Amino acid sequence: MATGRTHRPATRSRGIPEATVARLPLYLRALTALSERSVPTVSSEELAAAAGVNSAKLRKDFSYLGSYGTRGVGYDVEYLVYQISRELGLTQDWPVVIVGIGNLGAALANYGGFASRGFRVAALIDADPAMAGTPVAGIPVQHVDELEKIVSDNGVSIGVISTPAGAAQQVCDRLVAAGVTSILNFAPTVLSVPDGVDVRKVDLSIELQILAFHEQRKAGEETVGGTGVDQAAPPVRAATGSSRKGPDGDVPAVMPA
Amino acid sequence: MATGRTHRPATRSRGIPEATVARLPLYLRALTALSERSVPTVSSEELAAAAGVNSAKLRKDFSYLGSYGTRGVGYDVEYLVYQISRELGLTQDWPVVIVGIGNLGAALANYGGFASRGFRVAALIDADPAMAGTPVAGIPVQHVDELEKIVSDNGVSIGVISTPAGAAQQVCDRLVAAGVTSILNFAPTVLSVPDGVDVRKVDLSIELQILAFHEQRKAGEETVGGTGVDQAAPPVRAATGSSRKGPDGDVPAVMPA
DNA sequence: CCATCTTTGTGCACACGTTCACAAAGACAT
DNA sequence: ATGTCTTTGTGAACGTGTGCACAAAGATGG
Repeated sequence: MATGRTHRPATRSRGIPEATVARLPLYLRALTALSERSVPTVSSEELAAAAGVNSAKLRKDFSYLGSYGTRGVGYDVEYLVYQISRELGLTQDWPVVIVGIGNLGAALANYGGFASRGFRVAALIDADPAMAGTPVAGIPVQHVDELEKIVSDNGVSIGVISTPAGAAQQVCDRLVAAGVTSILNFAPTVLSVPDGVDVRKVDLSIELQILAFHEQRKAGEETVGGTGVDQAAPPVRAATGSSRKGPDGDVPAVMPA
Repeated sequence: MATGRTHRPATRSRGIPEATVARLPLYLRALTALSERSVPTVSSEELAAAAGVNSAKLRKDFSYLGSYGTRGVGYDVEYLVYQISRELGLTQDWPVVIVGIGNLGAALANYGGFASRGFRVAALIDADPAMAGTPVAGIPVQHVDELEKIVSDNGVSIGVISTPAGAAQQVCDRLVAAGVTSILNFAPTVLSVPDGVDVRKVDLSIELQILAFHEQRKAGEETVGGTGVDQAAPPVRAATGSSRKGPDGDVPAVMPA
């Protein structure tokens, strides 16, 4: 069943590996900084250091774009900025809508990184009628009833979802139906979308949990078998379904929210 | 030179593959939802669908944790919730500090996903003296001068950076010096940290650029060589640096905020 | 106790990503 | 020109992640 999520058999389009694409913005940022300081050229070594990657990887990444370097010298900064921008599609304008103007949505609307680089906040959308008209980051919030019209009128193809988890799938469906084909999802839910629609998710809670895993691992390695890493009694295996919740008290339901 | 970033030669600790670790929170979320609906068991197929992954992958992932399933039946929901929570280190309490209480920091402080799952916001820290004392999400903001004391007094090992890019490395250094060994970075900068410190980054602008890339690709494929995919004149190769700023307008500096 | 049916756990092959290490390209000085 | 020196671009080896496909485990019914 195609949840459409990560399995992108695509990428193979005679093209640039996904891992490389994910690093291009990083290079671009470093290059832009160099450009502002009027640095004319960089070596792969320098640029790699600035972008926090290995220089061999960087050179290989660039090799997918073509041969834009000069041996013995390095890369022309301005030229590379242009080439990467073009490759990423940043030389055109991308109208974006943000759906769900709570704390996070408002923060995103105010975030400068949006306005720059070809992304333009075309509209802010929220389900709360009370918010309609209220300007956030200088843009009036519109009611979700207008979603379809906004998307089609503005030719929006990228949508940002910052609603509560419960509303995300529904909003997603409407965005897709209206013509959006790329979604950036901040809601802690798995979105299912038809083929051809890209979803990327940003999930604070997942990132923290991954950090906690490594943190625990570090702690466990220092004091081997030492501290309170092994704790409270694990619940008995399977109580054969039945009345759920084992004999020895409750499994302290990890997740409240 | 060790930027410490992604190159974690670690993970090899006789342990769980990184890719699997990254999916565990996903499974956990799906399982928690099932648990709340009092579903006693799930098959790998069902759970995989709920988590948006392939069922073979899920089974392999679980096999790294041990054999927690029952053939012919599936997995005991409560038991798995417990095992994954434990593996991720969520059975203990993780005090977290958030540094940089702007729009985003405030949104994070208010985000429910924080409070749940063993993560506790121990303090909010900002450099603006005017904010000191102001409660955000019910927690008074403290001045950055107190950072070291806060970290050590509370035994904080996880820090969240939501400052402007310019301040991020400095804040990072102070956090690390004070004893933080895991950092979640929302600022659009590459952080360099010593070995043994984990950094994960969440970068809105990068995600958007990746989406734009695929979006452009899609548009280019429909109307092969058709539309305005190939546009304006590329800047001449090397202008030998000189007066910066290409012919076609400005390259609008990625990071304003 | 045996047969059947479901679902796990995993060996294997393949795809993708990373890194090394080096030949070839070119700049630059003499 | 010729030689030296720097730095790219990439072939090849390796490591990690994915997915198929199937044997083995166990539940369930007769």
